Amino acid sequence: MLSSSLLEGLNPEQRQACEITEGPLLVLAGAGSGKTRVLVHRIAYLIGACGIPPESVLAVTFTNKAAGEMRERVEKILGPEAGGVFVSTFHSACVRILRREAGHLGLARGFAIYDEADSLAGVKEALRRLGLDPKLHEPRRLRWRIDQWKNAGVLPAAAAAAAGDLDARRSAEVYAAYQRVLAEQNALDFGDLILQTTELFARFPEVLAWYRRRWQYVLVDEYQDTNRVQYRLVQQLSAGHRNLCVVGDPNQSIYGWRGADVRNILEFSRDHPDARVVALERNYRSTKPILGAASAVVANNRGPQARLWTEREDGDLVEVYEAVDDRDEAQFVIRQILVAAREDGRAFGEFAIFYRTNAQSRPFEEALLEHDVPYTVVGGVRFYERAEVKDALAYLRVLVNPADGMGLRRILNSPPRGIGKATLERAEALAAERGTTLLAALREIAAGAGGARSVTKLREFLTLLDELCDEVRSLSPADALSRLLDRTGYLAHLARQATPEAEARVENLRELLTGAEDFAAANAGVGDDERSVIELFLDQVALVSDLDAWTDRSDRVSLMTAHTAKGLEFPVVFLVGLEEGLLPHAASARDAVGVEEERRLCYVGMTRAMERLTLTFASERRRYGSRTFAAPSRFLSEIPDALVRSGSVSAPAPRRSARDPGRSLDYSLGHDSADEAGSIRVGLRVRHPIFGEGSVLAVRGTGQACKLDVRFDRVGVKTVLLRFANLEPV
DNA sequence: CGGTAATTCGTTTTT
DNA sequence: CGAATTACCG
Repeated sequence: MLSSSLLEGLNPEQRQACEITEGPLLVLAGAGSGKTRVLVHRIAYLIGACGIPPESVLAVTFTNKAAGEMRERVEKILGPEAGGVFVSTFHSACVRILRREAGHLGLARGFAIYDEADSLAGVKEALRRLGLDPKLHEPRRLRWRIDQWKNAGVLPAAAAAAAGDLDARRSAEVYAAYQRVLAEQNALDFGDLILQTTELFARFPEVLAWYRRRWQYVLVDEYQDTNRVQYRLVQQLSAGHRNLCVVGDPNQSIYGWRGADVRNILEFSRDHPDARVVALERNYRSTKPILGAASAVVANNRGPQARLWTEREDGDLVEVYEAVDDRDEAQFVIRQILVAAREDGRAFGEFAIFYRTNAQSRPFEEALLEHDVPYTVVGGVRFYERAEVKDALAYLRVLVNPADGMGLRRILNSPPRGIGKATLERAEALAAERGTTLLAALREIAAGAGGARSVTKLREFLTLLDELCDEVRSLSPADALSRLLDRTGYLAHLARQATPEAEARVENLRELLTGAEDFAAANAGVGDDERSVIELFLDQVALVSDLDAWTDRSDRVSLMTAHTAKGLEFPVVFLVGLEEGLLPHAASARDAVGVEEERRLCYVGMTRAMERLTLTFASERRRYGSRTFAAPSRFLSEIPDALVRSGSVSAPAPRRSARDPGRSLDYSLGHDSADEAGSIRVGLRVRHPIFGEGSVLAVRGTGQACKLDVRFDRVGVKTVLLRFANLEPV
């Protein structure tokens, strides 16, 4: 294939980022500058033009969605030849490596991957063993601390060595005990996936050498979000050949709280003195006002700023809406959506609502439901974290890895089968005493004499487990799940309840089965002889996020946090809740570093917008039951006035109707008093002499041209000219 | 032991 | 305010 055709359509900088194939390369890719495009074309160029075998290329991303997209787009250019490229997330890549090399680390191949809940339970178990009171030593805090250590690449011994005060020493002890718990249960938590891989490479150079030889070209996406262990991993893999290309944008570093270290990207050139640097500064996504507003906000952070430019001259000003409260905020946004859908013929899929915290989605969901607008919430309570889904998967987990204590705990008595707390505690004590797994302890109790009810029940459970193990092993994930839900009586138990909640759970399990079927279909033949399809399925569910399942749907409004929105784009964006304490969030706004990250988050949210950006804030908000009041976010005042239109807050007073001044609308209704004659708020109830009563959906234009969209109770939505309509307030 | 009632609890963002 | 743990009774 001709190299020129592979790089066709790229601008000079993008092209450069593809053509510098050898040695370290830093690509500073501003928002909307075609970063993915560069990564895709670079891979295609390496293979198609330079003759690099696809198997020699490793591309690492943070989300499965990004990995999938990249793989797909490379294949589109190169065809099936591209199949050999290894495109993966950090976590999936490490799982692949660890499964293969498990023996080196003393792990069994079927090790479990513990999620946050399992990990928290592990911390509690560690506390129990150390005789520490969980009331005094908050498990959540400790878990977080351990996670930070792992993100920083610190093992228990190092944590203990560096511990200054008593609290740190104790935390390090818990860390060590927690690691022992994981080891006994043949499990790794999320942080371990990366950390243990770097340990593997550090301790077994010959293993590292193999991977280095295999991956001669390494690409890393979203490099500004890498933490120290990920940095170390990337260094290990690329240290030999040094063909390392990292792509990122310091302005979009928003995961510092999770251990990401923006220095990784800022100091790339220091780490690699011979590194080449390419800056992509042309934005292809947003109009000038949007890009200008976003850039102005982020310019308040210290440090040098990349300057982005766009040729999209035209475009609406950024709109700012002051809502009375969170309900009003939601109503405003939904009405704006309805108007734009109708007036501009936009599909619902063109709209996105971004917020700081997941809890903010509720009023929007209510308003969307009220107006029959289809929507999807991305994130929040994740599907695979629902109790019933976790239960079902826990059965599979235990069948695959009998040492999985957390999984076993989950299923031991769900559905309820007469094995309660007492039996569990007895088994746990026995397991600790003998140094065996929980399952082995349970077996020992069951083998013992005595016909106590609980022991009989336990025997029944263990028999069931053994039978299931035989029956299910060779089945597909979906068949296996279906069989065990039936055989364990799990479904029957739910059906017996006959409540709406139970019904919803059954529905979720059905969805899980569908997901399992899809997985098997998509991975037909992939199940190698080493690992069953069930095991591969379990890996996948442990590593997918909600975003990965989100597909571009043209018919639904998308709701998500600004964090989740990174990497996406929408024609019309609403960034809501721009209040002090929320964005910037109070928990992050203590120090300058925290505020700067919040500011970048705001920047990320704003730069997702292609054509229209609306920012909203509410002066009053219901939060955990009670009212809270907040000032507008400082970020709002950082946007130049010239780029803002706040017209939707209030409509400037039109001429009073000379004919009937008294009966026409009193413009002082509404909440603001400072400017002009007052306002007509969206949501206001009005009466029209002919159409009757209705509520204002939207206010467009000003002065003589001010038009209202009103949904009349009797005749539906009409657009009226305020000047002529003779509206009365109701 | 199981289920329900009462109370406590915390509330940022998540691969 | 809602989830999630705990208390208590059948």
